[in-house]
Amino acid sequence: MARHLITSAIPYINGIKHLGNLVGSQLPADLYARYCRARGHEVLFLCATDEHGTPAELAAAKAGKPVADYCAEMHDVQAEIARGFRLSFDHFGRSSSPQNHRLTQHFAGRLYEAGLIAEVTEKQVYSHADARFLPDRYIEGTCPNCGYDKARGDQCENCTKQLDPTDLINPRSAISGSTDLEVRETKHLYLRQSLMRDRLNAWIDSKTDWPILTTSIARKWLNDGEGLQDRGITRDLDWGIPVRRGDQDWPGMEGKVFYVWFDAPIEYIACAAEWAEAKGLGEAAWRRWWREDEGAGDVRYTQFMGKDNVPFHTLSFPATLMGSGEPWKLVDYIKSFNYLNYDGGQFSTSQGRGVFMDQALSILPADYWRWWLLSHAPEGSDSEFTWENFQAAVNKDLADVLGNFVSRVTKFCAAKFGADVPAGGSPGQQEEALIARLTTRIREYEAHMEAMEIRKSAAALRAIWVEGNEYLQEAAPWSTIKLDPDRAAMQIRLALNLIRLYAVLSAPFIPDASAAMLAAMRTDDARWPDDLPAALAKLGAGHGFEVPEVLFAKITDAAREDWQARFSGHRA
RNA sequence: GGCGGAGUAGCUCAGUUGGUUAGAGCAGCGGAAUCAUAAUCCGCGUGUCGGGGGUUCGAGUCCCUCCUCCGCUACCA
Repeated sequence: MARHLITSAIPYINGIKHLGNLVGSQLPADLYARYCRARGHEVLFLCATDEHGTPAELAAAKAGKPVADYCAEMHDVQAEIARGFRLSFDHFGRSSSPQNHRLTQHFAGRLYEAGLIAEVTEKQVYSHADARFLPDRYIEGTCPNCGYDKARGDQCENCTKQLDPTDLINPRSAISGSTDLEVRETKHLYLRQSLMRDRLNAWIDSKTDWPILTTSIARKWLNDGEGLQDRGITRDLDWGIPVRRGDQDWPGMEGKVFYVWFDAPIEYIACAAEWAEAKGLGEAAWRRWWREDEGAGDVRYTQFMGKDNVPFHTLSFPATLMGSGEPWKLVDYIKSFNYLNYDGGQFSTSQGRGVFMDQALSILPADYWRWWLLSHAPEGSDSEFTWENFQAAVNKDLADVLGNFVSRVTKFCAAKFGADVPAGGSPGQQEEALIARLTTRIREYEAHMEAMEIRKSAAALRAIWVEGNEYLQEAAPWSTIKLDPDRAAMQIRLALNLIRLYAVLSAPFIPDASAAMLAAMRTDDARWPDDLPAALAKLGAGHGFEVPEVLFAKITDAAREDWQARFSGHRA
């Protein structure tokens, strides 16, 4: 038994996430966490909402609510949707938690003592009308290069030229439209990542088993141009973690907060502390997951995220942990994902394009989405969601191959042998051959799951389902029963046991259907089939079972066309 | 512009360090079966592996070049 610390990139508080966000971190992380638990490992699976920053403040203002209230409400909304998708977080925390306040301030203090914090006075644009400093992106104006009148302060969307806010002609606030702007001096803290470049480089070099997608992005930042740049870790905002050095004030930094990308990854740690508190456990309970000197030496830490998150997880956050001079647990493996596209374009939160998590659950149960998204996870490259593909894959895999298997076995048995597992007969060559094939396939499935090869895992699982139908086809109990009822009883007894086996193996992908299958077999024995022959003998003669409701109703053409039309435009 | 990723059967995608007739699922065609959600099982694949050039006994796989799509580019988070 091993100990697995698993974190999913934490979704931003602002709004409900779409399916692309889901498949890029939370869902695969959940699959892996469920699998690790099923194999008997000790797992701590954490996720949280990332709550600070300008967008949260603006969204709260738009909703006419105090930002703390807005975040609390949105956190509850996201938590409810996560439950809907059966994301099995041990704790779903908040980056605004007291624990994260303390830890973020703690790390800042340690980094300061280690000489890794620089105080930099810089010029930033202040908007009188908005009463706030404006991030570059929130300043609009005319591009000096191409004349586009909605260029942003960081880049012109029209000609893609990199800009500085002061380059813009007739700059205005993107929030209020006000032109009453002023360049002010303000002091900020910078994390001196450049001093840690060699250490980070060596660390990345040691990660020879990481995907190229992950290491190439890290190396780009480490070595591009003048190498890794120092990074601002504070902002002039109200909503956030006040800048302090541990429990001391930070002279000159009054009224400022840490930048979200400094405090957000620290929430991975704080979330463990929140978990311990919620469970009524002490400090040691979470520190044994995070401190090498307090029991985390045998922890394997895996992070899941979209590719856009990689720089922060390979560089900034490790720099924070290493720079503290304390033995915090560093990530062992980063599983990163490309993007899922929607019907020929991108999913877009800002444009409301695609299917959002709440909408998805309103039209179909979680298992449908889980199965399709995981079996098409954008691992090697960006992948494509189309309604036709979704309908075809879900109908075929879930309804026809798996669901129908459960129906044909339970209905046949109920009709011919009654409501109990039938007695009689003993396994022969066909059954031995089936067990041999299944053993091979289950070992393949395990290997793919352990390697976090998600699509391959799904394909392997599907092949295991198909074995059941193949066996029934050749065993043909509907024919056997006429000549040799004992043999037919043995065949159908084995098939009923296959249903239980499938419930166990499939649980990480489709937990609800798995539970329904176990319930129909009237068992709660979900132990992993390390010994397959024994696992296929769990339900003995006389054990009661039920014919379950149809596990997966098929998606009709009419329904698909309706959804296709409904989600083709922009979300209101 | 720079960096990175991708371009393989109608569709969604696999193809480890270059090695025999390029694979899987779906769709399609043919057959078997009739227990089951008209659900299953078996058989059937010549596709310019984006274009062109090169290295090699041999390239989807390496090199060069061109085309197309996408992402990132450090103050969105």
